[in-house]
Amino acid sequence: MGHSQEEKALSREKILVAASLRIREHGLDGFSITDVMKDAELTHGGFYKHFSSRNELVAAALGHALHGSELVYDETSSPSLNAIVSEYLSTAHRDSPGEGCAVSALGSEVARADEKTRSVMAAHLRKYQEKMSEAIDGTKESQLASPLVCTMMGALILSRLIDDESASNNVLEQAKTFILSFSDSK
Amino acid sequence: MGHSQEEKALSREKILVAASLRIREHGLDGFSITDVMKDAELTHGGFYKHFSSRNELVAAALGHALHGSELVYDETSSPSLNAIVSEYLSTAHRDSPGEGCAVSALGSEVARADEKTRSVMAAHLRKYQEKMSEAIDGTKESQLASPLVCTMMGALILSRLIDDESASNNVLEQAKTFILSFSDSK
DNA sequence: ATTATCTATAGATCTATAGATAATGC
DNA sequence: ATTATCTATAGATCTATAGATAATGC
Repeated sequence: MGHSQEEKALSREKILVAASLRIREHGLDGFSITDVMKDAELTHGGFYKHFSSRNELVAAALGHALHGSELVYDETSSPSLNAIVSEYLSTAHRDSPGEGCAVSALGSEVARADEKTRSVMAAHLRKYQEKMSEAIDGTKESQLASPLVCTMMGALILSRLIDDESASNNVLEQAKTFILSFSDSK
Repeated sequence: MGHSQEEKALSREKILVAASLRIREHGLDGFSITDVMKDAELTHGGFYKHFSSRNELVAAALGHALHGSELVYDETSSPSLNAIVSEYLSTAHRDSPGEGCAVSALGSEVARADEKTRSVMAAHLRKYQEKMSEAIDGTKESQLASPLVCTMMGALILSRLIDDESASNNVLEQAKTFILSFSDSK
């Protein structure tokens, strides 16, 4: 039952990691505080020393998830479109929503979430759109970037809704080929 | 407290209409049986004479919602791509998820729903993909249909996540222009 | 006699709080 | 003295069931 400030920070991080995985796997409503605290190897009673409400955890966990899945693209200063799209539209990403893009895992339900959670998502999308514009045609005024980001996210979401595996793979493959056809013509 | 067979069928329909609206507005977990029954002007106790469980209602309500939003395109035998896309990517559709496309309203969470609910969605997508292939280039072997459907749904989902209205409008507009550029070149 | 709907409620679950415990940190 | 975590629980909510009521339909 120890508790230095350092340990507290570590506990908070463990709670966030657990929650960011759970929201992507089971949705914003798909877990209880007890679940998350168990994952973080704590008991539920201590939760409110870290977050003032369940909703605050959800907002923070969404931020954590979005930031985490961004790192992949942050490693190189200017990642190739091919690298971004191939990983995003891979079967591995489709089959592991818990560690993947939170926009596709939670998009439709964040639209109905509380103000704080929605604004975390909105801020992320502003940054992401800029990054994609650069990757697609090197300018921030692209008319292509926005529709192609939509294609990418839409394809991942649809691929997770199709029960026939080869049909699902086709959605990913065709979207990938389609998107990359725009980088060749540059 | 009347109850002919005819009245029962009408009650069931009212429950389905209420539930199909509620799931699109508030998500698969965003309502209680009491809520839906109140909307249908009934009391919660009678629910289980119509559905054997909450999950069965969710699956049936999703089917109802998907079928309902399909009707728009079924009226003419071969609707123009322009008509489909303009309505789908309208601000009116963005702002009324309760009466709109259930795929974009519920896409990310249906992927995590139970078997029955997922299969209702999967069956719908198979039919929809064929319809869009015809609308886009008159053949069912189009390589364009699938990516463009992804663009359309992705755009609507993203437009609902962006808090700045003009930025949200831009996502819809750019996606619309983008998609329609493929029908002109036919 | 059957049954569609009603009222009432059992049982489960979940958020948030209260109070105890044991370590930190001035 | 403060506080991070623990155990215990109050209060709210929600699914599903039980039993009463009043109409249908053989």
